[in-house]
This record gives sequence, structure tokens and C-alpha cells, in this order.
Amino acid sequence: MTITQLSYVLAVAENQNFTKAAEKCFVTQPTLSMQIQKLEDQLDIKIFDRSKKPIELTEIGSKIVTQAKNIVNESNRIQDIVDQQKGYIGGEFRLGIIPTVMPTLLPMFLKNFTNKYPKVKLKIEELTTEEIITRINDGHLDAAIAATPLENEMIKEQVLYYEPFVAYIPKDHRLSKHEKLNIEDLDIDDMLLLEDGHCFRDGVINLCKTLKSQSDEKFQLESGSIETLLKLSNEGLGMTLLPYLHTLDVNDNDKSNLHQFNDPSPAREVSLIFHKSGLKMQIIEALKQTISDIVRGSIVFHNVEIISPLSK
Amino acid sequence: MTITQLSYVLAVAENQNFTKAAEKCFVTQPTLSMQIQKLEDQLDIKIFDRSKKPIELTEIGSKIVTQAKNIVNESNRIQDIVDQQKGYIGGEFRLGIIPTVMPTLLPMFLKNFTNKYPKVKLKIEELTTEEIITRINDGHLDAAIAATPLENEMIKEQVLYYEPFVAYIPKDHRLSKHEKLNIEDLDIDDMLLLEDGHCFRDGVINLCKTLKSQSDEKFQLESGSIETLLKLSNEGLGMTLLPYLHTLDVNDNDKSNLHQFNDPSPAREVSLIFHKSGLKMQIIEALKQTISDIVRGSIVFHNVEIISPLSK
DNA sequence: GAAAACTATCAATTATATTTATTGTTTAGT
DNA sequence: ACTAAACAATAAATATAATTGATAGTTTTC
Repeated sequence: MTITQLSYVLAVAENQNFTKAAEKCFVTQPTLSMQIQKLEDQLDIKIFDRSKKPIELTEIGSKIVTQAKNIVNESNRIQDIVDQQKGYIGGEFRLGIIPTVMPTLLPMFLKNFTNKYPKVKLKIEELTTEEIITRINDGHLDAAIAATPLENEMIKEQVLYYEPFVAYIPKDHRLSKHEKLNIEDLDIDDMLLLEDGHCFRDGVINLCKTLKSQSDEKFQLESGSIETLLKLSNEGLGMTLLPYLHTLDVNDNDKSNLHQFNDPSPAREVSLIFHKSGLKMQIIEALKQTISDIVRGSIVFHNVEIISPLSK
Repeated sequence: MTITQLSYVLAVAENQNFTKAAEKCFVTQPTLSMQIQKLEDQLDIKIFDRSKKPIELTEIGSKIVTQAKNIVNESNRIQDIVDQQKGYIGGEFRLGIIPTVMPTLLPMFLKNFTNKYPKVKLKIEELTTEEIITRINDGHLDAAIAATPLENEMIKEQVLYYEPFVAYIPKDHRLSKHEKLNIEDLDIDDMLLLEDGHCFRDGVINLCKTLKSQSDEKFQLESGSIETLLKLSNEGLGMTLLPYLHTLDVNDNDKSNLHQFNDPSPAREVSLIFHKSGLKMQIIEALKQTISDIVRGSIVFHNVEIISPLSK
């Protein structure tokens, strides 16, 4: 049994197709067929059920895949350990970002970062918080940017910044005459809300997605659809809350509809999160520095009331 | 990087010697030298400091060894997973046993077990509870027999039997005229105690090794030295407590010094323990059955008061 | 029912691991 | 200080194993 064989198995399991898997592994298809057969012979079991189309894992096969993921991930970490020791900042780095952070933060730091650390090959994916947690734990992501705290004991958090929420209130709304708002002014029933489950803490007001669906909302918003959110709001479907950085992109006509909160303003905590095993810390540290430096110039520091993304 | 290379590294790290390590791996010494060099070249670091005699790990080397142990252990588990799926009962099985259980329990079940499951290669080691916990967690042991509960969340316990303690009281002792004892009769200061930290639960009386050393005892007993314990007791150094199975080996002269406890008798819980990951469960189950069957005939069931090995 | 999509198989090739023999060091003993 | 022993590195030869290109044999799709 070799690590190579195991990674071939993983590739086939992921792609459900020997030919595609072979491409991903940069070898020919017979290589995969033969190596996987060899492994199956040695273990005297079938990992894949080739009678099904597309190919499926057998019962024992899926157990082996789980274990193989472990092994392959742990092997990859050896290079990380070496890099860390050397203080080398480079290699592939997979970063997840939640949709409501992606469009505002990414353009701000990406160029800066890639210039400063040209050897790091950043692979950025837009993912929901839930997906991010899964993928950090299974090793598919090296780190992510998400709203915190998550209270997940496998994951460490380093706060990047606190981002106040700003209310967007169309002209005909009952609150449109208030210059500044208080949290108490909000009414869950006339508000359009973001995906990604940002919940007010302490149960004062609960803005969770889950609670939304309970109180029969008529629609849900897809990822990165803050623009849509604004349009719907303008259509009279209610007010909404925008993370501060998004307000910078609001067009001039609508800017007058923005209403800040009186201190303490509700805010979300945005953090760089990563697995507690602490690998690739040099890159994580570099990212944190770069982002902190950039954001420091953009976010006006308010007296904020932090909002947790937790559902409970 | 291959699993083979990693296991070569582990062998050299353990033996601090290429030649011996090569023997353990069933290859020649140049094979190790070359494969390890190759790995070092690929990672562009030195794992071993060959200037030191015997050979030492470098700083980065020991990090790599830690990770390599992970990987090699996890790889070995693939065969275990397959065996489990097949219901195959065989292969190497490393069982740890604490000293005070070893001499009484092992002869009772060993022949029986090896007859019933000839394909299992049992490797039995006498170890302290502490060593057992370490080695179950790092994968050096597949299971162990120890006094429980351990309250270690990584380790599962399956109770094998409850073994009452029997007091051994030499003729000149203040308690020697009592036919049967109560726990309250015991006085920590005139008692000789076992290693392995068997503590009375609930803090009624605490017989822990740790507390012993605090209350300036004059000596400590080594593993498996129940015979010595008896001799010391006969020398007038105090009474002692024997696990029930040990009383079967007390010679006829001394048998009259044995005093049982009134119900509920203090007792220890002896369990088969293993890592929560639940590998080699077929063998563990087979062991449990065999031992339970044997012990059922030997231990008279009392109304017992369980004594925990925990220090707190 | 023909084409397309896939996997298995074969023989040839390439790459890799391992071995035997040997050299070069260092250590231990006298 | 010298010799023998212990040990790791190296070199060249051999054995083993992985990979490939070509192709055959399936099954699926339209």
C-alpha cells in the first residue's frame, strides 16, 4: 500500500470516473486501473463497484476512503511542517470566504498579498460558513474568512475586524425619518435579511436564517446578492441591514437611505479561522497582517455591539 | 514520500542505529540509508543528526517523526478496517495488562484464547495504567486490561469483572481477631498498598499512590510484587489488601490471615479498554467473551463497593 | 444500431527500491 | 597510539514496481 495508491483511490471516489481521476492525478488511466486493482488485490476486497454507472464505492470502499483521506492529508502535512520550520512562505493555500465578505474584502487585499508573497498560490473559494467548517476540518481548506465566533472547538479564530451594520431604509419606510437608529427600532417582520445566518447575540433580536424560515418568510437570498437585497428593498419589501464595507458600493442615489446606528452599533466580527492543528501558520499570519493593515484604513472604528453568527 | 520511507525513519528514530533499524524492517542497511537520504533530499532538510553518536533526531526531524507515526499508524489501520469488515479474527494484537492482573488472569484465559483463535498473534505486555493509556492513544496497543473507570474520553471500557478486595491481616495485627471487616475499620497508616493507584471512590478512604507518597511512606512496591507484599505484611509491617484472585495463590499457612469484608465489599472494576476509534473490535469482542466465560467460574459474586483507580 | 464513453488488459518502457560489495569514519579496547 | 570493531555512506548491479501507449471489451447514449 502506498500513499500514491490511496490518492488514486480518493481521486476516483471523488470523480466517480477513472479517466477524469487520472487526469487530475496527471497520470494515464491504465495507471489508476492497475494501481487500484493492485491495492484491491492486496487487501482482497473491492473498493469500487464497477457494475454501477457511474462507479460507486462499496461498503468497505467508503470506509477505506475515509481512512485514506486521513492518511493523504496527514502526509501532505509533512511538507507543511517543513515549510513552517524553514519559515518558508509559499505553496498552495486554500482560503474560503463567506459570500458577504468576498466582494468587499477580496479586492482590497488580494493584489497587495500576492505582490508581497508571490510564492503563495492562493486558491480562493466562496463558501457558506457551514461548508467552510466542514472543509477546514477535513483539510480541504487551509483557512477561511467568516463571521465569528463559531464556538467550534476544532477551529481557531483570529479576529480581523469588527464591521458595523448600517441600515438601508427606503423612503416610504416607517423608520425613514430617523437620522440614526437604535437596535430596539428594528422589527423582524419588515426586514430583508442576509443569508449566512447572522444572528443577534443574547437573544435580544434574533435574525437567524433558521428563525426566518420559521416565521414564514416569502423568499431567501442567494450568496453575494447584496445588490439584489437593495433592489428588493427599493421595491418596498422592507428595510435591510448592510455590513459597513458594502455601503461603500451603494450608488449615490441610494446613499441617502443609509442610516447608521447609535452607539453601540450592531456589528459582526469577521475573523480568519483555521484548524487548531496550526499548520501553515506562516501564511495565515501573513494573511492576517495584510488584511489588518488594509482594513485599518477603511473601517471607521465605532463603539460596536457584536453580533454572533450562531443560531443558538 | 512513501509510507515505507516513513516507517524506515521511525525505525531509525527508535533504534538510533541504521543497522539495527534495517534488521527490524527486514531490509539491508544501505536500503535505509538511501531511502532516508532520498526523503531528506526531497524535503530539503536533515531528519537525523549523524554527527552525534548514537544518532539523534534534528529539531525538524522529531516533528517529522511525530507526524510519521500518525501516518504509519493510520495506514496500518486500513488492514484492520478490512479485517473488521470481513469478520476475520486474526493478525497481530497487542494487549497491555496491569501488573496486579497479569499473574492471575493471564494463565486463566491465554491457552483457551489461543486455541480458539489460532490466527491471532497475541503480544502481551505488562504495563502500568499510565503507560497503557499512552500506548492505546498512540496506537502501540490495540487494547489492555486495567482497573477502571479511567474517565479518559479517548478510551472505551468494557467491564470484565468486579474483583473484591480481601484483607490480609497478620496474626499480631489489631484487626486480626475480626472475622469479617468493614471499610471503616481500615486505617491508612498501618496498611501496605499496591502500586497502580487503586483509590477508594467517593473519598471515603483514599488509598491512592499519590496520597501515599504525601503521607511519607517508607517504601513503594514494584510491579507484580504481591508476593513481596505478603512477606512484608508477615514481617509485621502492616495489613494489606489483595484482589480476590490473588488470594487463590496464598499458601495454606497464610490463608487463615485472609479476612473478607462485610457486604458491600470494596472491589475493583477490571475492564478491557481500547481506543474509541473501535478498531479490531472482532478480536476485542473475542477476548471479552473468552475472559468473561473463564472468570464467571472463578469469581464468587459479592455485593461489592467499587473502587476507582482515579486519583481524584 | 452506431457512436461515444469508459474501464481492463497487454507488452514495453521507465523509474524506483533493494542488494552485494566496498569504502570511509568513528568508537572502544588494549 | 594503535587495532579491531561498529557503523553509515557510496557505487554498481539487480530486482521490483510504476507508468505508458495501444488496444480490446464493456456499457451507455442518442
